[in-house]
Amino acid sequence: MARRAAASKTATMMDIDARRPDTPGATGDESIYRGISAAILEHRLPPGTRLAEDALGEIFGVSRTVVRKALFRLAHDKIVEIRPNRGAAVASPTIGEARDVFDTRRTLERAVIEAACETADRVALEDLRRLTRAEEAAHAEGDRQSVIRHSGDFHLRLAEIAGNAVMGDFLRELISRTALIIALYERAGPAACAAHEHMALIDAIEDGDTAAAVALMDTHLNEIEASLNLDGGEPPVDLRDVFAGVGLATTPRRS
Amino acid sequence: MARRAAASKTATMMDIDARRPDTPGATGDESIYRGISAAILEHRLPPGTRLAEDALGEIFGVSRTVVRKALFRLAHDKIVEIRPNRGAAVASPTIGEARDVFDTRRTLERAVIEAACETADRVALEDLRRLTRAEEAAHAEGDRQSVIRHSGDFHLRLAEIAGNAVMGDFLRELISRTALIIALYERAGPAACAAHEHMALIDAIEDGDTAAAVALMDTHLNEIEASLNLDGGEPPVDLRDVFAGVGLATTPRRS
DNA sequence: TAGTCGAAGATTGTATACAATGAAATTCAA
DNA sequence: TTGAATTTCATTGTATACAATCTTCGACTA
Repeated sequence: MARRAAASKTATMMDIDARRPDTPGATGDESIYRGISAAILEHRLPPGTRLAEDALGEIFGVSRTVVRKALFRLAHDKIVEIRPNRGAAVASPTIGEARDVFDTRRTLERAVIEAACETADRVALEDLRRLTRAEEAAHAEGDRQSVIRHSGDFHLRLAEIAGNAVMGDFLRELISRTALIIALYERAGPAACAAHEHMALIDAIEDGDTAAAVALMDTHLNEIEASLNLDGGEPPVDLRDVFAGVGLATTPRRS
Repeated sequence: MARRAAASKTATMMDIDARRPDTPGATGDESIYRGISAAILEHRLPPGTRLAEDALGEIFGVSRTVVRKALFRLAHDKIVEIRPNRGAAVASPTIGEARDVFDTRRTLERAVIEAACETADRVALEDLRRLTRAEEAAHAEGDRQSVIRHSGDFHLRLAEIAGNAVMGDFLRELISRTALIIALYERAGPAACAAHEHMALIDAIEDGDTAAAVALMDTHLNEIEASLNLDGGEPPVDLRDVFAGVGLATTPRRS
């Protein structure tokens, strides 16, 4: 509840926090990649926000070379869109893309759950419960950013338990894209807390009830999708484009 | 049967054919990306082959900037491995990674087949048959590279028919990695022709027999995996590393 | 002779400079 | 005043130069 000062104002890249090195060991483009990624995933940078190379370089204290590298990585992750000669922007997934992402997530997460039911040991289950408790706590405190992060970590940890790194990588990408989709298509009302669904999932895994676990995961993802504004007409993306750069300084600061 | 002149000699990057622009409209790093990608997928560049930036730049007539961009894209596709400060090389997937790739392919292709059974129309089926006939022809001619390409196109077209672009993108990556895995773990004997399995698959889709189609796809992928050398001890990758740079000129040509 | 330390060479990582492209603003005409 | 064309500016794309790192070759020592 602290840092969102100007909610009605158009967001700029200044919402990226370059000074907090999310991962200390990171080198080269890694820190800027993570910085932008986190900013997008935690809804500090809304879809459509332009990401100018010079400005980012100044913020992160590196040259455009490194910025471009990070930007292209993000583009491959589909959370940044790069149009040749026209720069990068936070991606604005369409409704169709959103549906495809959820479909693919259901497909992969079903497989993950099935595997996890066989591979999960006591330590894994305890770790999942720890993550879910953290998610509950964040929800109770109204810390939306932490909720997003912990929820993603839960699903990622599940994939890790399942023991398939390829699925894990794909799922990481899908979870990122889901966060972006939620930012775009979230309904006005406050999102329901999904943590108790995670808890039920853990119980089913512990019981070795694969069918129940799969069903719970399906329901979980369906409810998330159903909570979004995916039926409606044109996507908000066009509106954003239309109103882009209204009260927005092109460069955040001119030294 | 024409171009493989020196089979026993260590492959170098000269096997990349830079002059044939696989896609004429390609611009910037796209052509070099496709060039290297095709060379790897068609087994002209075996796993472990070093990919020096300067040499590639000279071959393709661009600066290292563009080469690096292409290389990092390939690294994200997992068909090139980049170790910091130590350069890029054609990736050498481990046995475990190979298993994960096949598992994930089975998961995704099952979903693709299920969807395709509902969405495939007459045109789509005819297109699939055309691709499979081309695959058969290439197999008959002993053109392994075309077989690989056509087989991949078949699975990709299937994903396209299924209508989920996200799954399609993932599958494209998995198909690429599969080609690399086959290059590494292929048994000595000549691979069986998979084209007739593709034909059976098409028939099942046409009949609307989803269960049969899914089963056929499962069998198909299982047979490919079973035809590989995935049980054994240490992967050939280490051997390659050991013998790397034995009779191999560091730079292909020094003008 | 084998092993280790050190220096030279080669290769990658990053920054900067220039070229090309797209966006915006000003001018001119209707 | 509105519209279009041209000029101007900003931003991206590419090449090159320099710095950092790793590898390799050679000399020296035990």
